[in-house]
Amino acid sequence: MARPRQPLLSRERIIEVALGLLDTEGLEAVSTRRLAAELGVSGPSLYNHVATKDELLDAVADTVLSEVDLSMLAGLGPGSDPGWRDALYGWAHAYREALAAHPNVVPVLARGPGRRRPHMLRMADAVFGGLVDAGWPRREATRVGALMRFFIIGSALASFAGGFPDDAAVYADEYPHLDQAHLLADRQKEIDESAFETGLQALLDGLEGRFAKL
Amino acid sequence: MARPRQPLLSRERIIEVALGLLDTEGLEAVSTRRLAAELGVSGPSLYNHVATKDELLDAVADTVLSEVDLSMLAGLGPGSDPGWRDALYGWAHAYREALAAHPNVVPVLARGPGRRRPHMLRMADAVFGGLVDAGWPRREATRVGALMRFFIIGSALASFAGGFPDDAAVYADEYPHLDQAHLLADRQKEIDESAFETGLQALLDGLEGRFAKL
DNA sequence: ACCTGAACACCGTTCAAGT
DNA sequence: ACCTGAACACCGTTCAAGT
Repeated sequence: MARPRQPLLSRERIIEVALGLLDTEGLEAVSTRRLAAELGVSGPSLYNHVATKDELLDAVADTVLSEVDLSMLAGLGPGSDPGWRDALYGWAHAYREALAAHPNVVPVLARGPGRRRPHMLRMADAVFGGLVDAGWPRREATRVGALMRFFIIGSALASFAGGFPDDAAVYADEYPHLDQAHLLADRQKEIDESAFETGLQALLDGLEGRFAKL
Repeated sequence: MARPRQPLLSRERIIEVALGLLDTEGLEAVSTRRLAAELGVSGPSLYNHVATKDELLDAVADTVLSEVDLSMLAGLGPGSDPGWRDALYGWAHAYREALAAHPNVVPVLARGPGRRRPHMLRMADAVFGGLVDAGWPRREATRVGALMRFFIIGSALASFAGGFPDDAAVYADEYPHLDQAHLLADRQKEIDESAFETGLQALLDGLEGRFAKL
């Protein structure tokens, strides 16, 4: 074949198909050769559009982050209603839902410091800016943004990776308090969601107390 | 060589050396062949002691979890002092410190549902049991254990993987609120720790409010 | 039972060659 | 500029062969 006059590939298409493959078959399936096959092209062709596989995975993760709605963080003011609490609440849910829609990106996020994730920065900027606009001191706003991220991505990760074995026998003798734990597998999703909601409210309650004392 | 009368390998020694290699050189360095070389043995030998590489990594992760002190969760009662708040606080710090001592296990934890992680279960059992002993309803205790895990492992993951690029130029125009962000790289550790502490206190404050209303 | 070397089916990536 | 096939240095894992 060699070079066609109309390029067969584009960075966007590679990222899009990689995300699809990641979603449907998991991280293991995303090899450069398999991805190339999916794109109807030979393996090394990808390297005309992407520097390394790691960079590609970062771009895929960043695409998912781009789906997170941040509009609720704009236009906050010292006494605005709804205020920062509602904005953080809405953002937390939007973020979690984006990750829930693409659970297999969570291990990608966990792989290491992303070299370039523009939408991650866009998000950090929006959260920090919103908190400062609402009256949080910069130093505190940095912390609050970080701790919210801890909770949100932790909930995505634990939901993805934190499953209990599905086998009742495992628990019988060894973990007396977990005698019902095999039932957890079924209820996992419900538990993850209610734990997320409960934790988020507790966190926001605690932050309101802290804000009141500033 | 073939089989020596004294086995060259044991499951324990493999896990121990794998953890050392993971700590010092990162997850990429932990290949079966590299690990075997480190153990003075040929690649396939490992398979006499370990089913697959994934199972080995799970065992390594579980070893780290075994270092988490859980003693503060025992002996709680309805009115005991210190109570569940202090116990959760102590456990959260112990858990976080174990992960901080072995940051490269975090991506392993994120890889997927661990097939067999006995110490993970031991920990879930201790937390759930402690909360129930202290007077939390079982249903709520499940949630609280989960949401605490979300926050703790999220903070370990975000600290490990959440670095900002170290280059001031990245932020200049594009992220107006992040004009100081290149300074964050230096202060990353300090920020992670204060965000963890602040978030943990907020979470526990919120949970105290919830407990009071039960 | 526990180790070995050889072998299989894969990887990510480089590179000269083609248009 | 953008694709190709061949090649390099790796993988995880299986397996027959050795003691």
